[in-house]
Amino acid sequence: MEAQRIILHIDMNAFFASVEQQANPELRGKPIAVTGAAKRTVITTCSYEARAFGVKTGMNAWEARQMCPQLIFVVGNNRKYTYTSTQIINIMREYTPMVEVFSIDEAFLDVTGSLAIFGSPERIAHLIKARIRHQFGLTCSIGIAPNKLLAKLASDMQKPDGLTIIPPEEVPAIMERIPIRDLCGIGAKTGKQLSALGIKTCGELGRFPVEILKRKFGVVGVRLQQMGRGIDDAPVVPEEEAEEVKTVGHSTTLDRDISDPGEIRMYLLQLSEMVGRRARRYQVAGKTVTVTVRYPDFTTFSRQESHPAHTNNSDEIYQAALKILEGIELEQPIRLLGVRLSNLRQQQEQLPLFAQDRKKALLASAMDQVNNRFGEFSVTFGSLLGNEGGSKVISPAWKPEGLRNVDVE
DNA sequence: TCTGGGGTCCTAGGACCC
DNA sequence: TCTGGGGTCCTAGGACCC
Repeated sequence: MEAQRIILHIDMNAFFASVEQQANPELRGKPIAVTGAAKRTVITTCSYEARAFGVKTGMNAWEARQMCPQLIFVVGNNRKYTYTSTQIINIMREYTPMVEVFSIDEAFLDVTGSLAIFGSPERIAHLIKARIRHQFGLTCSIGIAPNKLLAKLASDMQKPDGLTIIPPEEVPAIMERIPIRDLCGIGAKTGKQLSALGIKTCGELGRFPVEILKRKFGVVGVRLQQMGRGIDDAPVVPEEEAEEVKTVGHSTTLDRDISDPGEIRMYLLQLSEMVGRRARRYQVAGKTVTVTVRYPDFTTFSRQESHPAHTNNSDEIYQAALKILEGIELEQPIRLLGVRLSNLRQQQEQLPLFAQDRKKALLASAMDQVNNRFGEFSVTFGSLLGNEGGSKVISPAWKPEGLRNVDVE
């Protein structure tokens, strides 16, 4: 029998928008939307005041303005968000070393071992909430449950500024009424397939014959049934135990669709340079280069090529990407272009001593973690062109609500 | 003044080797 | 002397997450 764990999921409320409202009092209490700087951008986060008008993450500016004419648009500033995120994670680490940073505004904490010091999990949650509120003026929603799946479910139940507990003994009763789509891991497609089987709630999913689920979903079928029952054995993985990054890539939706080969090559060069720079910073090198293309009609595809030798040299990445691109017979102008490096390995063997130091540094601060994962998106795209370019904004929550594309079946 | 960008994991078919 | 079969790598695409 496995020991009972106590997991917290902490989800910052409207994170980017709230940070902006804190930084600028004039924005407080008003409907605001954080977007990227590029021409073709979408809303990455909006304030609760904006949500009241129906404004949602993923909408383009035009759509959002239709719903809320007085909406205030703010171009996102990633440095600000990663800085705040880093400090918030450091607060969490004062209550347990078992902190898994799930995204820039979400984290899982395993507080099982912290209860002897801090008391109940509710107390830990209240302490963290109070710290975040006092230091940053920000609110968060916290879920407390026996595993990550349920903790995440719980944190979603009350927003903003919520605290929801799912005690182990209440799991079956709660799962009975939860819609399957509320679970992290069941998206639009899987949800649709499950409802076609007559499954709407987690309770129904948990009772469904596993053989049928296996036949339809493969290995995932077994996992789905467990999810329906609220079972999840996945551990909270702190940074120092996390696996190395597996791919490094950049892509960009261009300000306008382009066909000119010279112009396409120029963007490909920029993207290759950005990928190479980041791979070198991570001290990884890859064997496989992937080029992604999106046409104006949103048809998206990729072509990849592997090489015998690993590289993180920008020019070699570019040459590989160019060769792939030249093998593609373009049928339309290009809307989006992407370059990705995969099949990575650590490029430079680090001395054990140095590795130890690095480990210590990682434990001491969350800075590396947040920066490594989210901190470099402020790279100015277009630097090689000499224009100011639009910096990319990381999305804390990209959940397209209304599917605009009609499924052709 | 239509629809971003960063990832992970899984599948399925084919090449190739033993 | 009649199509074995496992393992690994590669490619392309898709689902899902933030």
